[in-house]
Amino acid sequence: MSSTSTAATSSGMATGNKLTNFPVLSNEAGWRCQGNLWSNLKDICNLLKVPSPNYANDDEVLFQHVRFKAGQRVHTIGQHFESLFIVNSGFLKTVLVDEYGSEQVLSFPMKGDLLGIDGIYNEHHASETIALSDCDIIILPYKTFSALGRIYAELEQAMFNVMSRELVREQAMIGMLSALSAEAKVARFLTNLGDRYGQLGYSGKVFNLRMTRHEIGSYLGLTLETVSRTLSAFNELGMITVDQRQIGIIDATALKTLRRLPPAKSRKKVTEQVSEKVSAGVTALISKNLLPQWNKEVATALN
Amino acid sequence: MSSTSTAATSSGMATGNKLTNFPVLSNEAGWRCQGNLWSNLKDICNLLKVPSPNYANDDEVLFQHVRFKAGQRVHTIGQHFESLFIVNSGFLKTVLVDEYGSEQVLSFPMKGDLLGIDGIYNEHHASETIALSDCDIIILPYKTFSALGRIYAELEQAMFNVMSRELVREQAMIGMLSALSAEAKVARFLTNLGDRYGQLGYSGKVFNLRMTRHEIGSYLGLTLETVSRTLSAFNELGMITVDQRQIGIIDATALKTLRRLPPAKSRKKVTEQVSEKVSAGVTALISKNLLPQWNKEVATALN
DNA sequence: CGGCGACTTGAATACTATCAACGTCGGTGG
DNA sequence: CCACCGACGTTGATAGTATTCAAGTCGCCG
Repeated sequence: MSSTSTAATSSGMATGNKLTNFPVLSNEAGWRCQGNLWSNLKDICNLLKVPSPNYANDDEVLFQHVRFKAGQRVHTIGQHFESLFIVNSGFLKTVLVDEYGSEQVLSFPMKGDLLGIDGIYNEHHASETIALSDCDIIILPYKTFSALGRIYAELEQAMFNVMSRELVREQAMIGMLSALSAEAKVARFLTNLGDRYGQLGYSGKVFNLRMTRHEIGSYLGLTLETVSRTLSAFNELGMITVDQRQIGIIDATALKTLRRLPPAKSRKKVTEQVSEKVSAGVTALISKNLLPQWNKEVATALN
Repeated sequence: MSSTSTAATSSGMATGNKLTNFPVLSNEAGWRCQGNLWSNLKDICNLLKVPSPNYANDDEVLFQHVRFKAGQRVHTIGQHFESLFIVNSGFLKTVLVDEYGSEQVLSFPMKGDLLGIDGIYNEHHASETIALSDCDIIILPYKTFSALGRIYAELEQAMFNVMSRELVREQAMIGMLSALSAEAKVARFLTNLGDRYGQLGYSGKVFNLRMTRHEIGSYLGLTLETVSRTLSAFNELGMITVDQRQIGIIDATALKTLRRLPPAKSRKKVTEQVSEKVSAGVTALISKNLLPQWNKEVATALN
């Protein structure tokens, strides 16, 4: 392939990238092309976790990488849609901005996630994506990509699959937002994040949050104080450890089973304490009044 | 069945389709084919509001209609994915069902909406769609449809557009769920519904809710009581009229501008009443303590 | 060191859910 | 025909949860 140098460019990046002769791109989001890597179709398929047919090894078609520094925008709201993006490394957030400038976080993309789908409809991006850390992003010019789709049926099918997957993910998000309590939201957020880190080969038990409490709160429909309090509570209860943005998952099952009250009708005061032997974490939650009374029954059932 | 007779095909289309003998369909959702209408590609494109190229008039490829009675399921959760669906007439709801059987409403599809996209990924439906009224649904067998897409590039592009549009819609939903107050949610729900009715040629000012308060609440992440109370309040304030499920929009702009508190810091008691001349509706809301104090400033600004 | 942004924690408030009682409408069967 | 019933809807009182406001801490960077 034609990707010339490629230099060192470890995670440190930006050391000596004056490697000149690339076409210098720039766009409304204000980024410039400093990329020096290229990926073929097979790489793309691997990243998206879709089967990569043989032909995909074809190095005739290459897609350029671009590096973003933390805080930079990959695309902005209203920007004309030209490309999809795949995250090769790094962490980002996609946000909606309402009429008064406040951000609504929609997702926290990381390696393997596809960005920019919302721009296909009506040719303009509906959201914006911002790097939370230094990132390596692969640019998929939409015209090129959809032309390829017409050649390789499997690729096209893969695109439909990815879009459908994204839709299902958002549906689950809607369900969670409107049906779960604050504690349950935070608990699920942590387990989901752990799972995703796990799938990427990192530890799913100990990891760093790449986002602020404020961003988590925006994502979950909570205030940053509520997020902070909930993390503190989980910590005191021994379900997790919290050290700044370093999270350690201790009682994963307790986190996963934390829920909101089903339309149950059992509801007494939390005065009379629990004496039965129940899962330590849940018991503690009850004693701290963090869970409504009905959960006591769930806890006992879990024994 | 061999529905032969196509009888009165009302809204045009499918007059001269050589309908031979159809296979009698039936599936996990329990519906049977009672359809006796067929649509061609052009009809489909019109319904989806995407440009319909000339070739689409081709009556070689026809898609069957199926009728559902209120309460019937078009597809269920977990059902094997085989077809997409387009609503030709009628009203429905799509729901998620959590581990404990409670429903989470995701959308209220009506004419022109595409159903079943969530099934593409992993071959199984993630949600279920239930008819709220008698419906006429067009079946798009996915294999057939995607094969057509490979022939007609525009059709394929249209599919991407529709899926992207759906994604954007869900993103907006997420933003609304996590950032708006109960009143604002209900207000937006009404205006959105009005807009959709308007686009279909009905009145956007006076219309019938096809769903229960409970379903609205589920959709908006509220209880049915809150929905009821909010409608009553809007009614008393002269912003809408409410007669059972008949809604009349009176002050559309007031509904559209109703919001949740931006991180403003002005927050006094609602004791000292407003004397300035402000929009009647908003003033009334303030006096009824339905809006927090900061909105008073918004109201005055609107003068 | 000062300052700023991120985070934590507490106290008071506001919002929405919950529980409960009642009203309405439409169907069904005595 | 009317009484009854069930599903839906309204309204009030109360309780619980999350937000808001307000300090104050911690870590980082110029």
